[in-house]
Amino acid sequence: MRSYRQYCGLARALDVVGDRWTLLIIRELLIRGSSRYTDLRDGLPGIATNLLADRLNELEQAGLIQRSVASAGAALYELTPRGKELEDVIAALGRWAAPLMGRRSRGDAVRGHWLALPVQLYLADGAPNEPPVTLELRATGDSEPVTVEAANGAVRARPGRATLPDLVLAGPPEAIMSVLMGRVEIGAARRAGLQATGEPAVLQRLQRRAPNQ
Amino acid sequence: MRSYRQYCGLARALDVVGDRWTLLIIRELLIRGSSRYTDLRDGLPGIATNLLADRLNELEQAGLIQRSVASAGAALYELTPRGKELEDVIAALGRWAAPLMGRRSRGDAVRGHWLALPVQLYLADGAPNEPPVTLELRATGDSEPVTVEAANGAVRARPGRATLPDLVLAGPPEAIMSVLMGRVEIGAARRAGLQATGEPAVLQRLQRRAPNQ
DNA sequence: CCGGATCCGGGTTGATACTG
DNA sequence: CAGTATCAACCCGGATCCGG
Repeated sequence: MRSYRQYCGLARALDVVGDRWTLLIIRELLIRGSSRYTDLRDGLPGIATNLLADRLNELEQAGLIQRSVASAGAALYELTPRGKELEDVIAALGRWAAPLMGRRSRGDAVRGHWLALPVQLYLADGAPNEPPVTLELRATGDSEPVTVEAANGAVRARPGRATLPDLVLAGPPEAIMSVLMGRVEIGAARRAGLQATGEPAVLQRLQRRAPNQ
Repeated sequence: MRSYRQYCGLARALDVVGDRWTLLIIRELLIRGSSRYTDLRDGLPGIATNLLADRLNELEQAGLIQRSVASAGAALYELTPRGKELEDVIAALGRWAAPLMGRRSRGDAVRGHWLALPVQLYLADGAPNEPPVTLELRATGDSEPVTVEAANGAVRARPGRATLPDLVLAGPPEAIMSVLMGRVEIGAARRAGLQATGEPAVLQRLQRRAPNQ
């Protein structure tokens, strides 16, 4: 991207991350941790492969990602500490977007692991002294679930299956999203196609007191 | 901009504000409040006039800005409440950009009122019970200063001249920036070309306890 | 002068094909 | 698997023009 050539923090930030696709690449690396080229491409439906390669080079130049070589010779990409600091930016954008997440337009791509983003925004461990609990989220149309673990006051979300989850939420991603954000009760969400198997009380523990939107 | 067509909050947000220049236009409206077309163009050096017109239309469509007509028949643009909510996003980007604000490259445009952004990020009223104080910032190369007022625990920054400021900081914008961010003492900044006239203690009151960067 | 609209050249993006 | 190469379509920047 051409630089804005303005001595202003916002303009400087956008010179680095304002390009199309750039912040979405950071999103992928934040959620998945270190990733291979093909993983990134799968998590960024619609991106052209040459653009992904270009952006990865630019991000490496800018010091936001690091390229390493796995044992099998496959290239691996992961965020540097400086790149991880963009988490606050992405969180702010994600929070601002909450009112835009009502209904899913047909044709919109879905990836289960994207649910890790709202999890970090809207969930917290409300009972730090209780034993850990595990929640699994399964978006319809995606084979890869997200596992949410609450323990010692912290909530972590990661792509992948849980072993012995206390609660599993499966259904359309917008229904899962509504429940996570606290806009809908879990009972009402069943009518929107949500299936909940396990211990529903897990949700009470995880939901923040002040519901968002 | 083409939609990313992803059911993900970040992608939805970028569908609306991810276009080139869009967030910088929001910056202008946040700092200046309601603005005329020409004011916006002056505050966005480098923008093509047709792009500004296009973006203003898109932003109005998206419900982020509102067009009104002033008494003299001049068009006025201002943020809607929804548009103002982007302040958190811009703050996050501005904070992330702090390490990028070291030196000014030659050719970089400067506008004095852009200093209002770091003011909001790095200053606070540390003495709510004292009488109000006023600080004026004058960036070299720009005729329009910024006025900072601290009163009752709140700090406001607005473009324009102050009446009877308690302290005036004038000099290269990067020197003013360094002092605001707490990276440099006001004495050391004099060597970088900063002129301080008035009551330096004003700065102690305004600087946050934990210095940024 | 204000508030744009129009036109054009060049750079960026997107889709697909191809390669080590 | 991990990208390059190619090319058309679109977007951006700069200049010009135009009605109040």
